[in-house]
Amino acid sequence: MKHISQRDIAKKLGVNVSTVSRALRGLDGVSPILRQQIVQLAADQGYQPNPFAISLRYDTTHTIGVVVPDVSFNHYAHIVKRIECEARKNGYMCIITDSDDKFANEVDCLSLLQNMHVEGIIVCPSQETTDFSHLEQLKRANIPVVFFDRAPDVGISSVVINDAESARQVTNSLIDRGARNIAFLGGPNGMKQSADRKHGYLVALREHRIPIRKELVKCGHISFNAGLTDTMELLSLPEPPDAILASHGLLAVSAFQTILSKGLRIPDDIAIVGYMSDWISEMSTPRMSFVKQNLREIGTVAFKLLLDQMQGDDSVKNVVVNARLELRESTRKKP
Amino acid sequence: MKHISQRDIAKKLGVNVSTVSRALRGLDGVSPILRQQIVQLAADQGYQPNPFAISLRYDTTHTIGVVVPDVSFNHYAHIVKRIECEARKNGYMCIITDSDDKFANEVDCLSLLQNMHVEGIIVCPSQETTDFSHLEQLKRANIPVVFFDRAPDVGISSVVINDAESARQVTNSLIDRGARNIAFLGGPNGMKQSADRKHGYLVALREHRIPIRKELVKCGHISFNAGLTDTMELLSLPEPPDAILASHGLLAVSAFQTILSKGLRIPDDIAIVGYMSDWISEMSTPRMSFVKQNLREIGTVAFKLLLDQMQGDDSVKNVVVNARLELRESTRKKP
DNA sequence: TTGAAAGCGTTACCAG
DNA sequence: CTGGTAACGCTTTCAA
Repeated sequence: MKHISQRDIAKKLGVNVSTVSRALRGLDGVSPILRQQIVQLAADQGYQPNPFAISLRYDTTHTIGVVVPDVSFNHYAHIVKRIECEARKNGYMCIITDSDDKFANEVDCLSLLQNMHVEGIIVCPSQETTDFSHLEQLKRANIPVVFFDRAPDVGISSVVINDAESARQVTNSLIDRGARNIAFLGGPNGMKQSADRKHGYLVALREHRIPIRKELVKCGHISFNAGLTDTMELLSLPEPPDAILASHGLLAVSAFQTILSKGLRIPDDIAIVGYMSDWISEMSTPRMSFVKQNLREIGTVAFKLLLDQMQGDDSVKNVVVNARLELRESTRKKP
Repeated sequence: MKHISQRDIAKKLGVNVSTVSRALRGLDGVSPILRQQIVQLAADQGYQPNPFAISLRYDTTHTIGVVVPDVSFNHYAHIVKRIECEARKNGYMCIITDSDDKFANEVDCLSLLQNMHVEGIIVCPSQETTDFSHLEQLKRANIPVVFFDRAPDVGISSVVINDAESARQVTNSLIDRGARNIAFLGGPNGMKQSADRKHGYLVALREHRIPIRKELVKCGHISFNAGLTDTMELLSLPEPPDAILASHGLLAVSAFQTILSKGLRIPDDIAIVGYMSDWISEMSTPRMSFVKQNLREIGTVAFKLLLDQMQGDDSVKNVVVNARLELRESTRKKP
């Protein structure tokens, strides 16, 4: 079962391919009667232009690539969905790849996308990524690149939330509610997103002249297990924290479950707030306070920034989408 | 900034393209010294074969398509991730499209994939889809197709869970625990998955000679709001249900929240169990009993079935992955 | 208004 | 061992 080509149509009608090509694209230079015949036959035979021939001809693919740490993670799933939707609206196909939050996979994904001759790439670097030369190299090869969610300072357009400021607000809110021993669960120190959130947390503490207890700051690998053991350690301290700020959804969920499994009460024994999806918060009892991120907007902006670049705009734009704290029961004021 | 081609390399070395082609593919018929030079130069210049030229040449794309009702829904996100991973392992790219659970979008997605000349399509039909002619037409055009999660009876390979049997087991378990007025929240009656689950539910009731109360069976659109209003109606009945079986994750979550928002206690006032993700169950208090589905296996099998077809196996295989009930606190036995 | 031919990058086949 | 050429499907340019 072969696909039908312009040549097939041309042969059947005893005309030249170039005539068929013109007719099907509505160009001048073909008689109304002949055009009608060609269009008709094409429709009858279910003719579909071969995108590979067109790509080859124009060296253009109308395809973009996306690299994401984990598509099955709610946060990214929503952003990816939005990107795909925007892309399709604008006539672009979307190839989604998943790095599993690992540097090596990320490199693979990117080279795969480059091989595919995608016209642009939207990427959220893995938590392991500290060397960005593979991404800068793409830029040098004139392939538009946009970062989202996590963005290093390397002169590439990006869309992120107000990491530092939101963490500061969250910490302030905990302090307002009476917490004085606030723990911070973060990702790798080399990751700007995590560093920024930690920075906001530290700033808030300083503003309130609350001494920083280093043993309450846990930064490392982002994973369910890491969150679990870190929380365990926090709870086992001689003077355990009275609040936890989890700077990532996975850490928030694992900390939450660990606290409850130890028989502690939230928020009476310990408060918790995290960067996480609203509907996960909605399912938890007590409902977790969380930093609400506009995932739709992040996806939309990411594609928009890429489109700008693909259309020749060389300026570097770093967009910040403001996230805001949503208070629920997990940080209710102490009695 | 152009991509570098075999011709470029050939020119620089003063040899013919065909020689370059042979050298780069490790074929016979090129002297070791020349081959070395060619390979070296290609590496230096960052040569990447142009996939479109190859696709054009062989009429093969090494690409498969996936159509999913909602990538941002946890259940599908996990399956899609698995499919993408398996595909990549086997040298296939993956184009993921999202129908938003709407028939019209599904049709669009499929024609887009067909235009892309994908070599096979893995699809979970939307809940609105009752006419499958667009899918049967793909099969007739010799494009391999596999259904997953939801599969109508139309002679196309598929992988689903044991819908009827699992629903029967769940219902039995509720009955064992003392429930006698069990409500069923389902999807559209035209959807086989939902119909099968309802069937299992009804069978269990009949087996225990429990009269069927039609007002406890709510089948309609699958959405958060539908689940909410249906649950509201159930709770407002003169004789409200003492248990709810939610046949879809969205319905389970909305029913759960509705129950709690009405101030009712789970499971003391009403028990609930649903087809849903384990980790959502883990977050809820009380934790919801749920039907555990092996999403990894569903994804793996789906790709395997497609691969079989792409390799020429014409047989129709309908695989059933067994799901099993996991008991948690939301269905604890009544005191 | 229509046709012929070249070209996009690659591979296959046949000659030298 | 190497080169030339045709072919994949489509568009573009030039000629008739």
